[in-house]
Amino acid sequence: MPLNFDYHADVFKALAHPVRVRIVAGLIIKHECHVGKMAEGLGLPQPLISQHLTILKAAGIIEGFRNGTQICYKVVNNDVRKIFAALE
Amino acid sequence: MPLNFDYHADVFKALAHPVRVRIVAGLIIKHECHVGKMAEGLGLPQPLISQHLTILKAAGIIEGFRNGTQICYKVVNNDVRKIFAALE
DNA sequence: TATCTATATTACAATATGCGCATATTAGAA
DNA sequence: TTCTAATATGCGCATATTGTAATATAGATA
Repeated sequence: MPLNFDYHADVFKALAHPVRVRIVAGLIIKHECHVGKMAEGLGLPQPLISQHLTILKAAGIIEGFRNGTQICYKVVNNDVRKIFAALE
Repeated sequence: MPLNFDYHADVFKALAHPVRVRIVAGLIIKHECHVGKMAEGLGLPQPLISQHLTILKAAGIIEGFRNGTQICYKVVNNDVRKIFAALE
């Protein structure tokens, strides 16, 4: 998996915010989580979480799956998994 | 080395640009490089390289050492080394 | 259908970023 | 000391990012 400068810069950019780092780290640990729980857990307003999730989703880092009334997000990007694994 | 959200977000932010990814990747491969050579190698104006180097230096990712008339930069951050190692 | 409930979207102001260009700084050479 | 090569800094402008508040949507449930 060679380094693709534009792609990896985009991945880094998507991770370049403390809230998004927290979201991704949480999703990796808990495997999945829905929006309301994240907003509650991080003590941040739901629309703000939704905006950060949109950024992560656009970068191909997470995906959301409806689960009844709520939407569950998971990390679907192996580069990001490797990055976080390398940092712990 | 536990995850520090603010610190790691700052590291990601410093890497969140294709030119900076190229600079860091190049420094890791070649161990060190001076500004003019980077500017030439990347085909970009020297002041622009300097600005990106300033950002990487401020994030604690690289350090510069004077070598006669030129300044040699090296990667001095192990987290960043781990990240790039994980991606290759 | 009507109505919740969870999530997404939009608009806006404030702040930050990126780049080109001109100029400043610095260390070494002459 | 003066000149020069290498690197750094400052400014202007366009664009991007962030958070808040208000609003919209989509699917579940009665």
